[in-house]
Amino acid sequence: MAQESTNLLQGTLDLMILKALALEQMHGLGISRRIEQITKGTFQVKPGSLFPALHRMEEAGWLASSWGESENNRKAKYYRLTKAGRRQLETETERWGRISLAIARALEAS
Amino acid sequence: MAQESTNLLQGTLDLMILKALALEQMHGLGISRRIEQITKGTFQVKPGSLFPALHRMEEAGWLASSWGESENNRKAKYYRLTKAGRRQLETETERWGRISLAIARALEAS
DNA sequence: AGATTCCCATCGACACTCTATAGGAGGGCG
DNA sequence: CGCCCTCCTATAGAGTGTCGATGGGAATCT
Repeated sequence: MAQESTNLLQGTLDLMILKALALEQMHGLGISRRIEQITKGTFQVKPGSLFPALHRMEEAGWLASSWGESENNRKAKYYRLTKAGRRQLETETERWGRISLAIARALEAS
Repeated sequence: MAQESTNLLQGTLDLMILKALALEQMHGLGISRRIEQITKGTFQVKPGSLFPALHRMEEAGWLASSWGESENNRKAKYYRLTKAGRRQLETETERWGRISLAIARALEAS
């Protein structure tokens, strides 16, 4: 209760991750923080949701990863978009547009 | 593949059902058709998704039902919103507004 | 050394949607 | 009357995805 705003919509997490990685590669927790930032705190992605999603998306060929060093000198796995990932970002962005438009129309109907 | 547009987002079905019943009571298949109509075909709710949702929502106290006759002389169970259901509609509408705004902002960010 | 922070990872529970399947009941038709 | 089609409700089984809890390694600080 009083959790305010966790609980993502199904399929939305993928879109947020893809978008977070559109500009630059990032490591897991960085992605999480970035999503929280660009949604102004509306979405808080917990590790238990994030990492399974990252693995799934890498498996799907949308992301590629490599180990590196974080800005705090910690070992970190950096993820970046593949070409397929960029296509997927476009696809899902467009899908989101269709869906949100449909719902908006449904809600404004008398 | 090529399914175009089924697959609702988690939590969205409830909102669509509540909205469909906002004006008048309807029976199950009528709700399904109405949702398809007000979303201009973007969402197609199959019976296997609809009925479990209706039962769950009635259990939650948002809907009430009674048997009657459909416009085609068939036995049909009519659902209507309870007061709690109307409150829930407001709550979920507002929740949707927050979420869709957050995602829209996230997507338009450079 | 101990505590804290940063980072990755997995597991079990839980919720929701889909596909497929089933069956009763009314209406049309030969 | 017997058959088939449509309307309407319903359930079971599978798949998927998110969450909460938990754990552990490594760098930094005190």
